[in-house]
Amino acid sequence: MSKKITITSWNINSVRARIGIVEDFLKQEAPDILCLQETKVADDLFPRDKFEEWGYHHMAINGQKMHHGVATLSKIPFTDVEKFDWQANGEARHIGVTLPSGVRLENVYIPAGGDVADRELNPKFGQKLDFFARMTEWSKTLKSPTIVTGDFNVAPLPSDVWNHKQLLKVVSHTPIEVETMDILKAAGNWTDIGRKFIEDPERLFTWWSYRAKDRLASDRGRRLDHMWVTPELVDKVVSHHISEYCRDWEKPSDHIPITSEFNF
DNA sequence: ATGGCTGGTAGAACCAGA
Repeated sequence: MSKKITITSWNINSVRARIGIVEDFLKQEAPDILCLQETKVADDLFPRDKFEEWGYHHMAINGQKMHHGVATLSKIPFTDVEKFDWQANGEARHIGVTLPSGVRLENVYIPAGGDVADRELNPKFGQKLDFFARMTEWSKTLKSPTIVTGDFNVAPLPSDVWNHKQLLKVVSHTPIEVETMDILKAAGNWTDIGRKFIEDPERLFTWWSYRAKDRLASDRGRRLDHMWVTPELVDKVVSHHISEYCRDWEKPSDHIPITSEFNF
């Protein structure tokens, strides 16, 4: 018997500051599983009681004070919680679980990489590339059908940014980042669900800067958030959508939720 | 005019995000 499951990924930019809009989103779309990034909270201060109240009884949390942090909140039980340190510096950027169907769900927050696209001048850029390289090695060892989702901090296609030419030197869309992410994609034979359903070159953004005065007037967006699956799962994804309306709520995250529906 | 804002933490003319 097959079972429908919806999974959302959302870089929330502080789960505590946005607990109200998290509730609004969950009430509106009610995904079975919510993968958050940039929770910005130590595990003992995570608002577990709220998710408990909303029916997300199963929580896998990997946070730290101030920065980063990921959490997977689920109505469905899971097992085998793992935390990978693909950054190799202890930062909380990954949490993975195994769903009842045996599918692995990996929730990741890939580093932004700083301002300068040069690892000599900017160590954070090197850390970002090295993070991808470690994920690439991991991709070669997968034993189960796997979903990897989260804030990848790279907009790979020209149609994933508001202006390809202008962003070629801007971290998130530089050729070296796109090439590095393509190597990861090939290593796991990953399928990009976003672009399976909303095909290139259609406009598809998941992030807009807070600094734009009028988000939609300038529409300077980028597609930084992704959901990828291994080959066994490609035909099990029945739909995918983004929730752009969330970017226009009061005190929004700068990222919007992305959601896929699976038929396991 | 892609940093113009935002959050966390400190108690900064900070730091980090992307």
